[in-house]
Amino acid sequence: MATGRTHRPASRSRGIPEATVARLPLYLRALTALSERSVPTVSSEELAAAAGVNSAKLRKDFSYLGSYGTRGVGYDVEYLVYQISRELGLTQDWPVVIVGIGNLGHALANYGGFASRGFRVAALIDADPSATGKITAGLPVRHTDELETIIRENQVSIGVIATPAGAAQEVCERLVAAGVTSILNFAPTVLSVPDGVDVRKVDLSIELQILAFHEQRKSGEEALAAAAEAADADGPGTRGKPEKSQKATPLAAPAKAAKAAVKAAVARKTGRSGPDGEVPAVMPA
Amino acid sequence: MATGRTHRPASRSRGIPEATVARLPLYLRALTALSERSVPTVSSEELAAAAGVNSAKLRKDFSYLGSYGTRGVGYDVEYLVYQISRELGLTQDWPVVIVGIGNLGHALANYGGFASRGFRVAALIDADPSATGKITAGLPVRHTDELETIIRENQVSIGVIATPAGAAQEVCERLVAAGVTSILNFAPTVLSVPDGVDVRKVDLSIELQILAFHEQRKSGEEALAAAAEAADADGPGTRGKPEKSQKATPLAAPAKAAKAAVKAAVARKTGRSGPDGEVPAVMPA
DNA sequence: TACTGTGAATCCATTCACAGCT
DNA sequence: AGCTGTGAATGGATTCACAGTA
Repeated sequence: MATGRTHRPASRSRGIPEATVARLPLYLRALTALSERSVPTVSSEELAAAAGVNSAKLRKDFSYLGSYGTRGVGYDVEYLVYQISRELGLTQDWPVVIVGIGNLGHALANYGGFASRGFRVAALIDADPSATGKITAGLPVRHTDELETIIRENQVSIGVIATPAGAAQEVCERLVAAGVTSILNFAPTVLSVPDGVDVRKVDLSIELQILAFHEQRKSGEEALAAAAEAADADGPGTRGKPEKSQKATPLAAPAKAAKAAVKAAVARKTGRSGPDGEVPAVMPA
Repeated sequence: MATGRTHRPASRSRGIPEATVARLPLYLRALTALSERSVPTVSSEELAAAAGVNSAKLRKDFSYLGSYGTRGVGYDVEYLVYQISRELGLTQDWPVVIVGIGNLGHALANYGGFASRGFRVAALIDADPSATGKITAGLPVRHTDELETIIRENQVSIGVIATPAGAAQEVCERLVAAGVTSILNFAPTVLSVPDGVDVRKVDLSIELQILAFHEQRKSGEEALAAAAEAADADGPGTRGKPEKSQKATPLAAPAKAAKAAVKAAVARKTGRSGPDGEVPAVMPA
């Protein structure tokens, strides 16, 4: 029972580095666009620009797949599309199930980008009996009771979890028990899976938080910089509600006291600390 | 005009590595859960398990933030929640706009995980006049014409793009021109933004493709291994439609010929190559 | 001439292992 | 005794820069 890894540890499958694998879909997308415009060949420079990477990286990536280019010319678009598709396993069809047909599951069911890349939505599954039977994206929503049957009858090996966090682990276990070995998890939870099962996660709010981090220090150079620096090892008192404003003191007091002070301030406000709305959060001293 | 970077190059903002920043939201989520259960302290081991990472990594990550733990004891949960929130900039409110209220935009608008972490959806924007005015997630959908006004009036610095791929770049430019400096992009396109603007992307189908890659070589050991190996530098003829089946020949022919052969085969079938359904894809020889 | 393919150099991230503190 | 914090070691990923080739 490994605890929620994102993908297999580090074991570059058949010698292709994970970082490279993660970029192949990007190249594929750019190449498909070129293919539609009937562009016969591209240079590493052009393709890299279209995919949003630099050309050295792209060439190194491709070198792991083989020598698919022509020196002095570039890469044959159709040929590369085929090679990358094959490498990614997209020349075969992958039946997937989507579990949890709420807002997000609904959006996923209707997302065109799956079908066009070899992923076939075999079934939509939801636990709410009142939702079952409804036709969504051309498919009837089926009840969780049928999960195992559906997986087995359709030979599904990839499952998408779009349930609330609380249901995710159980759904995950049932999927795995029924034969699923790859899971795409949209629920904000860490999933535990046995070895041999791959989990990838997409957390919408995490991406925003990372942006907020960077955003903070763009506008932050103004009022925050001094405080942030002075606070280095303890924390800037209370920001946004500048109570004591002892920030100018260039860290002479022992960290211990500062830490305790901040802790107290935190305990006092305990503003937003709940993950999904209102929260008690009574801390025992 | 830098071409679509995912985040700022490598310039670890204020010394915190990007990889660490990307994990802070994970820790925060785990800590918030503990906080709700009124757990006062955690060890690095416990917290790491809850966040799905290993404890050495977690300790190293926290060491970039400062010395927030107590040796022999662990970390104070509330205190850490506060410190990480502050580091991520979540102690302030971030107004965001969502552009493109299709299936996905709708799901994003209703997603509870934003509001609970300091992100306030300031407005929903769509280009379709027939959609405007509709109340979605408690907000009226507004027309793209109002984009600039909305951004400025609400001091929005973070924008979420959930439009079709074709509209994304234009929307992006308008957002940036109006003052947005961080963009979360769900459209399957590379966005070009000026320096100083951060873009993060979420591509639902890319994650599935990465899973497919790994999935392929789980079941792949049976029929595919031989072909894949023999084909090493050229490609395995045509898989799934085994026309010539010359795979057993242990690569004696020059790669040139093999490459041409595969190219021809590809040209012949040109099965699925379109990105979003049907595709002409007429390739000039 | 114009490009790919790739060793070598560099940079970043992870892991190890233990000193240091409570 | 039990845990954090962190230098040092390792391993991956990116970039450089150029030899090789159509």
